[in-house]
Amino acid sequence: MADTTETGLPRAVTIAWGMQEAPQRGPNRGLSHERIVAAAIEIADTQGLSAVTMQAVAKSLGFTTMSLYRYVSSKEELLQLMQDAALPLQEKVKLPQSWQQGLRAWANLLREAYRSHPWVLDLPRGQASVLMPNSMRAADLGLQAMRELPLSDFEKVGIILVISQHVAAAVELEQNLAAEDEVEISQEGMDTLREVVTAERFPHLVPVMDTGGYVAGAPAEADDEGVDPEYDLGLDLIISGLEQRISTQG
Amino acid sequence: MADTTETGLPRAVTIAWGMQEAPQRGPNRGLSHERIVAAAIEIADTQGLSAVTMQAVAKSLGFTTMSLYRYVSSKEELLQLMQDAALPLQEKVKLPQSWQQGLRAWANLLREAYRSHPWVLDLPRGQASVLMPNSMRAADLGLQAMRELPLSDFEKVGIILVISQHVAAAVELEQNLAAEDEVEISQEGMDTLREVVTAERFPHLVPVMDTGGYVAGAPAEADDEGVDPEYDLGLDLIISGLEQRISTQG
DNA sequence: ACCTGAACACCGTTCAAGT
DNA sequence: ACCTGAACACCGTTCAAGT
Repeated sequence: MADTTETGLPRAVTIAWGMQEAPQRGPNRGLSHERIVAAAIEIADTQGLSAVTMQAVAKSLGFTTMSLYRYVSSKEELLQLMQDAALPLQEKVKLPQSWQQGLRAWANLLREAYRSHPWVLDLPRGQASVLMPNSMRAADLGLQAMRELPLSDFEKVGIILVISQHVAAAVELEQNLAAEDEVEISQEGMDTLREVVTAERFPHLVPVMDTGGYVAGAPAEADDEGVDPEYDLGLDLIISGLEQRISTQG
Repeated sequence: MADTTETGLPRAVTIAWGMQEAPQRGPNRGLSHERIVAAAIEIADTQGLSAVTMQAVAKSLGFTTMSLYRYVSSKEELLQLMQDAALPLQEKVKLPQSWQQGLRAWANLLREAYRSHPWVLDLPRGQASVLMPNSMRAADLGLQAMRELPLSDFEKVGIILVISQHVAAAVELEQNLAAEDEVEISQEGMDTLREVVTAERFPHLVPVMDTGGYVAGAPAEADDEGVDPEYDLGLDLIISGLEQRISTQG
């Protein structure tokens, strides 16, 4: 499925690392991988992922659709490039001293990136993405936060995965709730539902629903960083689970 | 975006709860919500989500494309119905006594469901899905596992979210790695990468890569249930974090 | 060499018409 | 009432042709 180059790497990977220089001889009207990806991201940010069509990207650059295929061999490849470009991590970031605060700071960086480009969450996080520059920078940074921890490499990589997946899931949830403008369940709707969600069939859920703990879901004051309680809860659990694991084996 | 009925609920929700009986008068060639959803799931299971087109679903049932629109007002609605139907939980399941084992058993149920219908992971887990019958059964079951725990409703719902998101992410990863037949990075590919992933720019990642801890990723012996170490690691962390939280406040 | 124009095989969805 | 046939406005991608 994913196109591979003669090096055995997915083509998107080689492009992202700049190994796929577009030959610069002959007429060059100024198209490039960078410009194409940037235009596509701009569209995704403002109009959503579904608005990213080859025609829309080309048009926004003032070229014909087909010109894109000089640089990108399929739409899938373009999406992979967008995915990596949406996580622009600086090199050599300094994290807080303690590993706990370090991991939290790292998670917050990821969270910011996901929040500014929520559509990345709709893309499958496949194997290729893990080999791309910004993903690798993120991994490096996560390992930096854990550098003093007495854990195996395998465990550290696992923790990076667990945390980044949690962050992704939390932002996805946050985003879906924020889009409730359209769906907003009315009181009448909830009443209708209660007729069929009986205490007999849902003994544990019904009490929670009746106190508004299930769907009401805190209107999210979206003021600043730390407001999403679900995000904090999960991160707290993971980190204190980690403290536990270290103290019982280190 | 999502169609709502006069009750204020998304149409997919009312259909899933059986509140949207298709009127049975006049000629009825035997189409129904259930048959349409089942046919669509069959296609997704065998040929992937992208093979689920309105035309393909209709054809597999022996009807024209347009006949589906009598039952489903858009493809999005059909996808929402598929999402819920892919998680067929029995009512009144008995979970192990201890809450730890209960939560593990609950997570394993979810995992099984995701594994048999991996394409659900490609669908956005929106707000509507949380109101559908099987999602609510899953929530009820998760709450059952935690019934004796001294936690607020809010915390319990948060934990259900954290765990189910972790399970989803773990299965997604597992699935992506399993699809590595196509992408399989060659040694030559890794060598090429190493030229650009320098120890100078990736000081913490490079040692891990060189010991094969980053991308090699255990060929997954896929024999039985408990083989995915990343799944276990995350679940362990969450549960022991939970033990911690309870012991310091209960 | 880079880009264009025309064309192909698909999508989801609407609408008027049949029974 | 349920279903069909024709049509519309889109997709991604191909290929041969222009400069």
